[in-house]
Amino acid sequence: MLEKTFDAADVEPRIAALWEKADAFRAGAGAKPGAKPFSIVIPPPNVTGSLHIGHALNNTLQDVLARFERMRGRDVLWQPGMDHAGIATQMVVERQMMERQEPDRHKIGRAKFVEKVWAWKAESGGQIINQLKRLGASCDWSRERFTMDEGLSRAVTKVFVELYRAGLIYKDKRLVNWDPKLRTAISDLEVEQVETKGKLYYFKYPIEGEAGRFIVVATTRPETMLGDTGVAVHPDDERYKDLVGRYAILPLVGRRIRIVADEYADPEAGTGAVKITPAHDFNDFEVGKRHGLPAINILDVVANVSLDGNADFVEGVPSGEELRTTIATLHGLDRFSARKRIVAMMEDRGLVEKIEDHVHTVPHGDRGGVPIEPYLTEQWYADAKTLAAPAIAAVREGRTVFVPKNWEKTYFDWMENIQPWCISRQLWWGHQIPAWYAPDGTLFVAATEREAQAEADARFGGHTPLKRDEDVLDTWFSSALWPFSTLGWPDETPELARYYPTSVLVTAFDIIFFWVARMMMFGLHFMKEVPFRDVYIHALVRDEKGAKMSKSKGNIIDPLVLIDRYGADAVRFTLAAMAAQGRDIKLAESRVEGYRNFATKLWNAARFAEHYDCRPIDGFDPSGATETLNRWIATELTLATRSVTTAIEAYKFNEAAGAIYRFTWNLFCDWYLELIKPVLNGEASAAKEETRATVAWVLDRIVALLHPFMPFITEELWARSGERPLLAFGPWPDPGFEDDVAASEINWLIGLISEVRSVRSEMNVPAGAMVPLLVSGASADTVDRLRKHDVVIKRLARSDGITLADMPLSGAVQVLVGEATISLPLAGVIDLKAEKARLTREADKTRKEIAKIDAKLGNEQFRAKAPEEVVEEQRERREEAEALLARTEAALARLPESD
RNA sequence: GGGCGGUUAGCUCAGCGGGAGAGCACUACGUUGACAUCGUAGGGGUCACUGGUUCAAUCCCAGUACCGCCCACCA
Repeated sequence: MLEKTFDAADVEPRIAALWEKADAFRAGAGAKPGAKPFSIVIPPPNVTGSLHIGHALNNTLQDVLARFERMRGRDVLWQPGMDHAGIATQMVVERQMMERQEPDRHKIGRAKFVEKVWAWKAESGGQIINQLKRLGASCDWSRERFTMDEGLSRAVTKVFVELYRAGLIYKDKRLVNWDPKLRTAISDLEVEQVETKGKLYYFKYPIEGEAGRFIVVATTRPETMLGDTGVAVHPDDERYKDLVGRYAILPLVGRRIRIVADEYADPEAGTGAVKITPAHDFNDFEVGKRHGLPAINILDVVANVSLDGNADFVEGVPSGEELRTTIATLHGLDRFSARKRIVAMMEDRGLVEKIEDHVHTVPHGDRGGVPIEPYLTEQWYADAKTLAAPAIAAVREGRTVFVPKNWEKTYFDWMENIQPWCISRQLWWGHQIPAWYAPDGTLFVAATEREAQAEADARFGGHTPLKRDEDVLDTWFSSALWPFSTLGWPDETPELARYYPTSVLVTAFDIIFFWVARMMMFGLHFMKEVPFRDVYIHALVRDEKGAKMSKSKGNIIDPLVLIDRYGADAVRFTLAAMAAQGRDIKLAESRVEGYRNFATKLWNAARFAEHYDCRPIDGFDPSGATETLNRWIATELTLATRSVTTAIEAYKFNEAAGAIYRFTWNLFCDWYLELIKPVLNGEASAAKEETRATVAWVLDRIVALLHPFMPFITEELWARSGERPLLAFGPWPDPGFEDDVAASEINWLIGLISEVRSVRSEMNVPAGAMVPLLVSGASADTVDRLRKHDVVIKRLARSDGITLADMPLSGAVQVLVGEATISLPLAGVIDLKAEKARLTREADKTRKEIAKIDAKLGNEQFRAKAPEEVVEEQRERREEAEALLARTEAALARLPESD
């Protein structure tokens, strides 16, 4: 016996245990012999992560695909795992240490700290895996991988070494985005532009040898002036022409700085003269290079001003009282305090021309949240430009296809303008770079220390002490290998041969650059083949204002709360139903509630089947059914099956969800189950047996079609209706037969009942009142149908008798169905005025409709140019409308005069 | 500055060259032995605006307004 309502909290864990026990998601489980592989690698969530709504969407869609293909008999591998998330994880552990008032990482040292991170991972990392299981994700959990696993680390090392040897990874000293809070370099992608209200300061720099003359520069970053080594003006700028090649004296410092002509200077911006600080600005760095201006770094790793003992800073500067004061005042100040002090010092000297309010964007580190500094350091880079070429070609040639297609433009735009990828990070948690330095700085890159040592010893002829590079790799470096490293690469495993390239990658657009592009580059380089055939880019789930959800904004919808409240099936169905291509999802909880109700509806349909003892019959084939209702519902199921299947194949998840929803609720429950009640409540008969079998048969297929979206309730219902293999293994329903005759008969029946109900309701006939139906003008076919469905019409239209009449009943309410007119004698019951109004309204509506069609048909151009079937359709519609109008007018005429 | 997307019922969203849709909310009636997490019926939209293409535009094109996102840059 099925319980009165579906209790998700009770069923979900039980079903999950069932799957686990059956090892249902293991790669190849349930696959047909000779099955084609279908593989997906999960976008690995951060080990620090907790399931947010974006994960819920992302994994629901992957699971729909995985379950769909598994049911179809494909050999499915959904490869799960997690990302070590270098910066995020290191921050979490450091914060925890701080809260516990333990000594910080610098005190305990690298080895101890890394050990602590591993301990943290073992203890509290990876909660998200269990959360994904709660969602119902059918990953092959036995194959779970972690980017810092031994195997994956081996892959990372191999990739680094090979790319280094191929010249595609190199060291370079240039400006990087430096996060002073995290004390590490970060890549361009990890920088966020934040609009900030600031000031624009106009500083006067004295011209050398011409007392009282200044060149005025505008800057938003006064503190960097200490590192100025030039002033640039546009070569065509008449105002400054005579100053080019001469020198200004840098205030507070006394350094001679050259005035150069450079296209970079924009005569329209500021004063047209711009100070050049090569060590602290990307553009200035380039200008400096062009003109041979030195780059003087005046900040330390935490972005405090560093002047004392800074040889570059004082080089060539005559040491005097002013310089000593400057150093004493500013050295060691953080950059923001230094800014204020410098402005004050400049003001004291009368060198501030003006200060304006200024809104500009300031680059911030996406993790640390503080402004980043362009900072001159030596880092490791990957030659992204070279690696990108095959990745661009692969998409151009359609070897990898983006869905929706328009994301390919985004991909190309970025790939074609790709910059060197800074891959080193000054962190401790991550893959340490396999590079060692001899005392003289000679570099040895090798897979192991032993190999590096051997190389070094050979080179120097004797034992050479080596020191390993301290840096670790960008987390995305290991993520980029995910589609093949998780399959066992660099070993030539059977899984690698079978499941690479993967079938589809499902992800949100915000990591196309971070991840998709880099997997393409590395996959093509090392596997000589694209990592995935399709890339399905889904929406971002946003808050009600359309903003990205984030912890800091506090606008998060927690999927786990939704799961607790409505069940995983309802949450999944909601996300799938809203996953229309190319549009973001603004989630409303009421939708989840609505789909929870849908689950309840399905549950009750199953209770109906149970109540009437409808059991699946082996080998039942509805094409042999004799009952029109059964042939009709089987026909509708065929259409629904086809819609669901083609929609999933095309990644149109919302269409698939909508098709099965409508069939289940609006056809199967609302009509079919109501229409067959008389049969099921009647005497034992062949028709009754056939109907019972059909109910069970259709319900089984509904449950199957719904399984990719609502795996828990469907698996439960499947198990409850008979001993058989798990639904997770299918079968996926094939479209069955179609019977147009049955379909048109039942559609007529539905139309008739709806019309009668509608009129009754408008006439305020009490729901319990039985009203006879007098049918006139009916064709022979209609008479047959009326006889055939007599019982059900009476039941659903609340009538105590259907009789044929020659003429519509005068003074009765008239319903027009097809060619027939049905009279409802409601003389005493109804409001004649209301009825007259109703018919008049209907006639007006029909007249408008006719007028509209006439306008079209009367148009010669339309008849000449529109496709024939469209013209024909309009003619038919006109005929129908015309007939309807005639009968409506007749009904009106028969109405007795009221008042 | 460049690019992308959006504007459809009170709300959240589908749809789309030829008859405006769903869920929720709302109104009326209803416990007819699957289901009140329900049933039946109903109200509600000049499909942002302006032009154009077309026999025909909510849908295609161009422009405008507003909203949002991405990229680059800002002296």
